[in-house]
Amino acid sequence: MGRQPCCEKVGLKKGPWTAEEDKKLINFILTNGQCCWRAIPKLAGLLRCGKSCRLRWTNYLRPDLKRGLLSDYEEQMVIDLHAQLGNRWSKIASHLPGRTDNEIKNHWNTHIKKKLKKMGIDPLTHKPLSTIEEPQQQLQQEQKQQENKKEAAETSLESAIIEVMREEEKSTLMFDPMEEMIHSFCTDEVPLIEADEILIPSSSSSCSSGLNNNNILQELQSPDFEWLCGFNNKSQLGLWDDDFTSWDWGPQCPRMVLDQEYSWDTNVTF
DNA sequence: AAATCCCACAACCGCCGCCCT
DNA sequence: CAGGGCGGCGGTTGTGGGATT
Repeated sequence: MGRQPCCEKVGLKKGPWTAEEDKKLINFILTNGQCCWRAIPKLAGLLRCGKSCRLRWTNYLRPDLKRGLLSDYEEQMVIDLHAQLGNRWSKIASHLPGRTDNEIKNHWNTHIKKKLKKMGIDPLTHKPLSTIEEPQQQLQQEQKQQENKKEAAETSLESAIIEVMREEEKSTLMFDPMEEMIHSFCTDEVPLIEADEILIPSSSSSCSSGLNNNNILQELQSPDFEWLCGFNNKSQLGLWDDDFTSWDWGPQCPRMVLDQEYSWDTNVTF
């Protein structure tokens, strides 16, 4: 018997989320928490499948997300981690607070891959690309490597290899205090900061869509977002305390709402 | 100014592993 | 122990916007 689809596809909306849908989802999750993703769309009044809601939340609406391009430092982290972990994006993301696996995966495919190739490094193996090799030979070598990988994974040695990789990871990544600090927590363990410690950048140089946090403030002041007006009062945040004290209102969060409904004119900090 | 191309990234799909019954 | 449900993950696709012709 095959697995049932995650949701009834009939009548469900697909494609880009609207500001209205985002609001509904945020409001619901902030009020009720992330209970059961399957039930959330129904309870929140959304014509989406639970999976879609979860993705939207984790990749876009989650308050602790950093937005904007990866810094050079983060990029280097991604390269290092990828060399050790391969395409295990969620594992890589867990070392970069505020970044999602999807974001890192996209950044890898669109930026880092090209960058490495330009530098003469094979993004798959992280080894120098041979200029003498014919494309056909290269292909064969890649296939061989894939097979070797598969074989290795299928053996009982796999767990031992993973263990070694973890050890290597520890020894190679802790090369400077900043690295060590970042390495010491994952996205699930974003260090808590007080609301009044949150710094809002006054410009968004790394933000491709040219947004800043004023949108957020305006959003907060809209009736639908009353939940955030007591932002400095942790007691009002209830079960979300852990997340909201670490909110980093990055320049693009939540971008879709901002893109569609608001414009900026002044810089404001909390 | 319009058409086409290209790129970045949000979102979807299908599979997998874990957990519960 | 087996089967089903759910969340999570990684690969892939679709779309919107900017660049180029």
